[in-house]
Parts: sequence; structure tokens; C-alpha cells
Amino acid sequence: MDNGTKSERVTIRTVAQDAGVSVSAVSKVLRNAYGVSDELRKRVNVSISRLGYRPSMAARSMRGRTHTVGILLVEMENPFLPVIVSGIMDELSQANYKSMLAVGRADTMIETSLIDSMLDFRMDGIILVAPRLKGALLSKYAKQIPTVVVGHHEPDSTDFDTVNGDDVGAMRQIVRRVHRDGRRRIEMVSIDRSTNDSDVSYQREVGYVAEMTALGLAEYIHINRLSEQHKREAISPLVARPDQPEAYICWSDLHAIDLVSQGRANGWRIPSEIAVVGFDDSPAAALPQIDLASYNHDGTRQGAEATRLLLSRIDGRTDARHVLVEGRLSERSSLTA
Amino acid sequence: MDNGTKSERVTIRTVAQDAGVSVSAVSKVLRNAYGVSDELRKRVNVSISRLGYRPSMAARSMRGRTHTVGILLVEMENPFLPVIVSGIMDELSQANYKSMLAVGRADTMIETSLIDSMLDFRMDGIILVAPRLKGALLSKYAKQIPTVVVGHHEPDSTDFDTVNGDDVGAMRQIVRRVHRDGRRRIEMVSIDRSTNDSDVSYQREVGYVAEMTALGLAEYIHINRLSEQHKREAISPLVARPDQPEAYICWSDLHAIDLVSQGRANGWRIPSEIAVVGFDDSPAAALPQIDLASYNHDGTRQGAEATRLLLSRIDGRTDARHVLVEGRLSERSSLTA
DNA sequence: GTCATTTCGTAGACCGTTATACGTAGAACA
DNA sequence: TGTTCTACGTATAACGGTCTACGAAATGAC
Repeated sequence: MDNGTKSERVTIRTVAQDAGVSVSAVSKVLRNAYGVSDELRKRVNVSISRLGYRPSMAARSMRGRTHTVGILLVEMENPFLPVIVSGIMDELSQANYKSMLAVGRADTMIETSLIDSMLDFRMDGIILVAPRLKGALLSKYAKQIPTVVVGHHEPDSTDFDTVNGDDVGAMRQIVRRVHRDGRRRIEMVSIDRSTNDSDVSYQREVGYVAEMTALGLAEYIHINRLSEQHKREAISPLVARPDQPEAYICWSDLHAIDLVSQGRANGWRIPSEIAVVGFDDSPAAALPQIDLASYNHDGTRQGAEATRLLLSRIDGRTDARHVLVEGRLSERSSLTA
Repeated sequence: MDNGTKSERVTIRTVAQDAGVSVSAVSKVLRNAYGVSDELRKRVNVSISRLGYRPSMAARSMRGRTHTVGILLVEMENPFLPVIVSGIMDELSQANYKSMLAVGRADTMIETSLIDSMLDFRMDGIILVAPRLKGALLSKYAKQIPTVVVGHHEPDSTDFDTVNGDDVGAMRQIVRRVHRDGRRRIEMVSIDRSTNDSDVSYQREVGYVAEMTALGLAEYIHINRLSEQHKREAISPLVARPDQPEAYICWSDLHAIDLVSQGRANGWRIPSEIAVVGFDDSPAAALPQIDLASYNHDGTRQGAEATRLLLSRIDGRTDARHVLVEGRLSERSSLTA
């Protein structure tokens, strides 16, 4: 483009020249490698800051570390994601690492190409948040680059670590809590995704079924699987049906907020006749008119945990760890008066 | 880490060997440069796909293009951002470009370091969404890398392009619309940020003042500047005050949603006595209980426009363009019955 | 048949780092 | 005094591409 000026860029050579030392010496200082005197280190550092030198990642990544990790998000709309990301970034910056984000738009093709991209850019490791990709593919990638997966259950993987909320446990806890108020016809609202054991939504279904059974409410088990797209339209039939259950537990606030909102608008008596509980405790759940009880899965903590695992993996760990993070239910008036 | 196997990586050399041609030949095919016979191109492509070769961005970026642009977001919470990002990504993928995202967390230091990072990774260009950085600094960066700024008014810049909603015009339109219902005591809710002419919030204030004055309502001009943090707490005094105006126009749904929500909860008669209008038309604004009128600034379009500008800039354009994108007001019951 | 021109392909310098393998001076030891 | 360490610096080969020169072959003009 604008090659007007000659070689304007400050490289390691410029610094070396300026400090009157060899390129290798500068490199050693940069990596704080062994065999550098304080005197030399100081001289080099002075030159570095005088010239405003910054090492080129491109060049760096051809041999060593980039000190950058890639974060892949399924999509951007789910309010749970920013929380996780902020947990990751806090932890990363403490370790003097940087991050590069990519958004998969809930499409496996795009996810694949983005992970490839991250490999191409020589990230030191990757954190995949709720990926759509199947375990086998994840393993394939994990063999090429240190990998931690968040919000995707794969407890038997030996190639990568996972961090999750205790989805089964949380769901059982919610069912028990709802039942404690004497409700028996407790239904679940989940999504109609090609069944994938790894999805958090599926794990929540498992917890629901397990606890309903344990409570002797097996006959009331009913899972409404809604379309992911056209959220509002998918919910309408639920709102309109004449025979309402005593409670809806939703796999995510994404659906719960619209459900409780449309329900209230349609004159449901909440919570006396119908209770609604969501998952993720998103900001909108706390609005006075919504006031949706929701399970808070501590995304910040999940992000931090994932980052710690990744960094230790980058440092050479090879055994797989699978962490479940505790959460708690935020009670609100959609559940209890 | 796992350097168990020797040189497993498929490089341009592997491909060259496999196809029985020179490295330069392969490179030419990759860049579809001049001077390649169909025969050779075919041979090389066969080898490439047989070996599953992918060029290393790291190596590539030391000389040529990375075919990747960096996107810098102020933060992640504002629901307007995903819309812009999706506009950008659609347009990018059409041009066979990739993107890398970074999140600035509304902090100039972090923003600076992230842009530096993008330079280090040799992005072909960057799109900055609502950056906090001042124009001078932006210009400094724009001289080093093709830059387009979105959601940040800097109409006189000659170093980079800008894409914005017509904030002044939109605000004037809203004020006129609100006044059409006979309301005169129209107040604005903005944020208490160190005044920066480039902020969209400031531009909206300008529009508000201008139109109020034009309508002869100068005596009613009043701007409530709230803290960005502790949103809910910042709003309470507004909700509690005894002397309410006839309308609040908010710089963003970020505040408007909480305001209309708390207002309704406090028994405001909306819209008969108090009208509330927001900006950005975020998903929660459409919830039945919120039903907030909000100006839709067509983020998708802004993203697409920004991307088109960036690509043309990467291709060598040097003059600066400043685009304003049209939007429209989504009317809802917070404004009109 | 010779010379100029175009087309195709190759050699090899180069980009900015890292990391290995050395060289050297001074200290410690005998 | 000679020998062995140790500590500190340096020279230089990678890393995996791009891209400028340049040579050889094919084509066209006369």
C-alpha cells in the first residue's frame, strides 16, 4: 500500500543496533532467557522503550510462542457468553497473555474454518465455548493445539479439558425446588437440536428426567422441544395451550424470558398457578416486569477455570481434566411469591 | 510440547515435492499470480488437496496479505454490537476474508494494546467499533493500517473512514415525533462520560438540543447524565423524582429498558403521562412488558458498509469517506397507545 | 533461419524472530 | 602457572511463506 517511506519498521535489528549489541542479545532479553547481565538487559530495555519496539507476532510465531490464545464462541447473542469471556480475559491478562476471539455463528462449517484459522495464526492454545462440533473432531484439533472446551460435556475425552456448570445437578436441584412448593406437573422447555449428548441442553434434560423419576413424578415428564430460530413463534403454542402445567423449567433464559413475558401478557397467574424457571440468570431476567427465577452458573468462574487449565496445558500438562463449576438459583417472583 | 514426531507439518515444500515442481510454482498457484499454465495449476491443486495443505498465516504475514481483518469492540454487553458484527462477517465472508475479534472492555489502555496486537498479527485492516480512543490516536494507527471506525463520529478525519447512524438526525426526528403528541417537557437521558464530541451519545445530545431549540422548547431542555456503571442505581433517582417530565428520550436502550421497566413498576402512566424512547431497538425492547419504542439504526447495514469501505481501502483507496446510515423508529406502547 | 517476444517455471534473497552451538574472558581451583 | 568452570555474548541456521530476477522454451515476424 503506502510504501512511501523505506524500512520504517522498528525490528529487533534496529534495537540491537541502537543498543550496540547483537540481535541474539536482544532476543534473549525479550524472552528473558538465560545468560544476560543486568547491564545488558538495561541497555536493551532502554533502547526498546526509546524506539517503541514491539516484536512481530508473525515472525515470532514461526518459531516460538505467540502468547495469544484463541477463543471460539458459538454465537454472540446469548447473554451468557460475555460473562464467560470476561472471566477468561481477566485470567489471561494476569498471565500476560492476549486473546483473539472468533464467532462461529452456530455453524459447524464456520467453526471448523475458524479453528483452522487459529491454527494458521499459531495461537498457543484455544478455548472453545459451547462448540457445535462433535467430540471426534474436537479431539482431532486437540491433538494439534492445547484445547479447553467450555459448555460442552465430553467427560471421557482424553485429548482436551472441559469446564461446565453441573447441568445435571443444577436441573435436579431446580426440579426439587419447584416440587417443594407442591407442584407435580412440571414440564421442561428444551430445544429441538439433533440430539447431542454433549449439549448443555441435553444434560439439563437428563437432570430433569432423573429428578422427576426420583420424585415419583415420572408420569408427568414432558419435554417441549422448541425450534432455535423464530424463538417468539416457537413459544406461542405453549402460551396458547389450554391445559397448562404447574411449572415450566427452561433450558435457557433465551427461551424462558420470552415465555414468562408472553405468559404474563396472556394473564397467566405466576407463580400461583404456573411457575417459570430459566437458566443463565441473564440481565433481562432481573427486570421488574420479567422477574424470572434463573439458575446462575457463574460464567466468570467457568471462564477463569478454563483459562487456568489452558495455561497449564500450554505449559506441558497432557492428562485431561474435567471440571464442574457450582452455581446457585436466583429466586425471583416467577417461582415464588 | 509434543514434538514426538519429526516434521509432520505439511508446508509449501511438501506440496512442491509431491507435485514435482518448485516451491515458487506452488506459491504462484496459491496467490494465483501471473505465469502459471493450467496443467501446472491442476497438478499443484491436486497435491494441495491430497495433502490437506494450509498455508501458514504466520509465514505469509511476513511478506504478503493475511486475508484477515481485526474487529475491535468496545465491550460485549451492548446488544447493538452483535448486530454490527454479523453485518461485518457476512460481508467479509463474501470477499473470502476472515475476521479476528477483540474486546476492549471500554478501557483505552486495553484498546491500545489490542490494536497493537492486531498490528503484530499483521491484519490486513481493522474495524473499530465505538472505540474510546481519541481521534489523534486513531489517526496514528490509521497511518499504519487501513482503518474504518464505526459508531464514533470523526467526520473530518482524513486518515480513516467512518460509518455511523445519523445520530443527530435521528434524535431530531424522535424529538419531533414526541412533540407531535403535544409533549413539551421532553428530557434526555445520556451518560456521564468525559465529554467527547465523537461519542454517539454526545451527538444525540446535540440533536436533542438542536431540535428542542428549533421547536421553541429551549426552556425545557434538560439532560440527565447518568453513570455508566451501576446502571440500575443511577436510574432510581430519576424514577423517584416527584416532578416528572412528559417524556424521556434515552441515548441507548441500555438505560432506556431499565428506565421504562422501573417506571412501569412504579406506576408511571406510560405513555399517557410519560413517554419513553430508546436507541438501538434491542431484543428486550420488544418484550410485551417492556414494549419500548426505540430507534433502530440498522447495525447490519452499518457493519456491511464498514466492511465494504475497509476492503476498498485495503485495495489501495486513500481518500477518507464518511458514511451515515439511515434508520427508523420502532414505535411501541412506551411512546404511543 | 535468425532474432525478438512472450510464456512458463525456477533460484534464491528476504521477512523478523527464536534457539542452538560456539567463542571468550575472568574466576576458581589445583 | 596451567586447567577447568561459569557466565555472558555472538554468529547463524531455521521457520514457511512471498516475490524479484532470470533462464529456457515456445511462438511469431521477417
